[in-house]
Amino acid sequence: MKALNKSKQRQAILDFLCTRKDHPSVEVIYNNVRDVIPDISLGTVYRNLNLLADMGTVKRIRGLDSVDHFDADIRPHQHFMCTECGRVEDIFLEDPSVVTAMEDQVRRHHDSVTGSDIYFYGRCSECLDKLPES
Amino acid sequence: MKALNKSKQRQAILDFLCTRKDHPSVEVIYNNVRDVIPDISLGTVYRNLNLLADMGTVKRIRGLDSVDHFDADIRPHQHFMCTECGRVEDIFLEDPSVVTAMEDQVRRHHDSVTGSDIYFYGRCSECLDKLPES
DNA sequence: TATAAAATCAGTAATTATTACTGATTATTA
DNA sequence: TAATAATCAGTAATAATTACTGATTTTATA
Repeated sequence: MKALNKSKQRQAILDFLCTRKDHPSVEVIYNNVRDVIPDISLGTVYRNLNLLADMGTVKRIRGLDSVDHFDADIRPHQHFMCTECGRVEDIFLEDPSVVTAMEDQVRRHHDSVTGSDIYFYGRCSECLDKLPES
Repeated sequence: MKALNKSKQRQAILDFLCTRKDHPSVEVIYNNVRDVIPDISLGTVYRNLNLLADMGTVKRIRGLDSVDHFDADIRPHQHFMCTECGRVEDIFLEDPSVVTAMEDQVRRHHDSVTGSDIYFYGRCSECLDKLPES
């Protein structure tokens, strides 16, 4: 897989994504990048996000809402998803060795284990405030 | 959330799902259930899978192919996804305590952690045979 | 059992998310 | 600078999913 050429559209998408920690959807990315490049098309946003994800420059996250979300932070980390509002937050485990230990466990039965994704579920603090009970 | 009434369509969907360990998609479920109930509609399959998933009777899995897959096995377990062919296999960790240990780590920063999903990625044995190198 | 109320259905239309296609433009290479 | 390749905007098409409607079935109750 060879490197991509430069394009201001792709750069603008990546620049925007780097400013966000909340794993925006394609729709959100599209709307925001249009502030910079008003005539960018939705197809271009999709195509470039897919290219960037294929290259490993960004990470695709499939949330609870069945639309793709993207993250420019590709350091190994996990995610917390609010089952109430769908918000996705980053989790950096204090002791990440448990993850590699798990992968090693799995590797005993599957020759090839190249990585893992871990999603934690619960209610985010904001939703807990809104609905203390139930 | 109250219990569902009985319906032969819903039962047929659930019966079929219980026979499968490969986390079929809605499309696959639909085609197979039609062997039993030829005039069942795709909308009914969707609606019932969503109802069953909401009740916790089945588990929804979002794979690499962005279509929903379903699993009638709701025991806590993990999944292995082949990055080559998309196949989803069950993983039962020999030492599942690492999962609860991780959840406890997360619970220090998020008051409410109700569960987690773990996906391992790699190539399944079948795809490894096909493409030993690369 | 008969009947009324509620749940569920099939069929289909509509919506939403995503991908594919086309000819024009832009970037890279030599 | 000219040739080649990559990328673009715009749009059409596809695929997945949900919503709606009036008919049917199931459940609860008398």
